[in-house]
Amino acid sequence: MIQQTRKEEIIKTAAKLFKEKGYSAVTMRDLATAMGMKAASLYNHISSKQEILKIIIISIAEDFTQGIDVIYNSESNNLGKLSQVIELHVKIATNNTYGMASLNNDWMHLEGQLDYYLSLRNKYEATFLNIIKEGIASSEIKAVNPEIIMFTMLSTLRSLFLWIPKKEDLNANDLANSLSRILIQGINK
Amino acid sequence: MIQQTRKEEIIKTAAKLFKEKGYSAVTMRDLATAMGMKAASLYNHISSKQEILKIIIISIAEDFTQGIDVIYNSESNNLGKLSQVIELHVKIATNNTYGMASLNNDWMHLEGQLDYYLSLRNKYEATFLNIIKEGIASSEIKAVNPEIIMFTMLSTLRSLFLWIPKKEDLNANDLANSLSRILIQGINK
DNA sequence: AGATCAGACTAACAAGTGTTAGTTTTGATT
DNA sequence: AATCAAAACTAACACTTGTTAGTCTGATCT
Repeated sequence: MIQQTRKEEIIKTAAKLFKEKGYSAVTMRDLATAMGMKAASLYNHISSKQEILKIIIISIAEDFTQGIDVIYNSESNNLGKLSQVIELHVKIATNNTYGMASLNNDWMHLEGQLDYYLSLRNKYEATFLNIIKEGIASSEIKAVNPEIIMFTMLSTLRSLFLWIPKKEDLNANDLANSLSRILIQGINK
Repeated sequence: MIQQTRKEEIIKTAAKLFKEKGYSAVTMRDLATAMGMKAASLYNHISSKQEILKIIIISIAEDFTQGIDVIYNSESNNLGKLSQVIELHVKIATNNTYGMASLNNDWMHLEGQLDYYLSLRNKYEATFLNIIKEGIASSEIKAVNPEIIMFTMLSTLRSLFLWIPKKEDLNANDLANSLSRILIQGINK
């Protein structure tokens, strides 16, 4: 199993197509054409369309859940942790623009792993919310409804995959810094 | 043509299903079942699946484009205009949670009206960007990259439809106010 | 009562769906 | 040159898709 680059190519191509049209609208024949082969040949590498979606989504979801745990248990103060969460999102979205689209838009089409995915997402959001609540408790963060704060940040971070491709001149660090400024400091002078 | 409530029912039901699974994954038989009828009967009221999507998306997109034009031409200062844009989104998303999902996720499946939709969206974003740029020029707004500011706000506002249904205790005014505080003033103390 | 007609129905279509079975090609290793 | 596995192919399957044609039902209007 050294050279599984063909399978990875298929998954990468699939993710690209899924981003453009969504999982349901992409057929195995579409994917095959994009790969320069016939649909039946795909099955020498993958076991089903569903498996492709699973691989794309679950690996990213695990990255997020694991990433925020490390941040939560780090030594920073809570505003620092939020900045790290922003960096985490920017990093994953930059490295995996296509996969992020599936994670956001096609998770409901997971069949066998839907419950697992949802448990990862719930865990992630619970930890995120804890950071915000602890930041309010320690007077680092304004006492606004913490769920609305999380919603604002998470909506922005989850949409990154839509905007990053349009702004290739912007490097990941600059983007993360600008986002931290805006999301944490606000925009008014 | 007084009583076209049946057609409206179909569109409303379709929007609900589109939100759950996306346009492509919803079949006319799914929609018919949800309406308590057979698929063929739908065609007594609508001409195609595509027409349903068009009606859902275009009407909302026009509301937004028209709404932001009124705001842009109003007398407020630019931070005030941004607050009004937030209110506009909260209002439309509250009244049309299902349709907003299609607008966000299924616009690329528009066939005849894709170009028109994109022109509306471009116009909307250009006006939004103008408000921010003018706010920076008049020193109301921090001199951060205006596109990143717009991206942050727009990502949050476009995701409202995902969160509003979960928080029915929150009324539209409170939500708009909290969002204005967070998006404009930031979250740090 | 008879006519009208919106709106439901059944039946069927052509095209497209994911997937399997079996076969041939390819290209590296013996 | 022979071998062999990886990976392509053709052909076909059972099922689902959006949609059309034609028919029946039941309420409303004259």
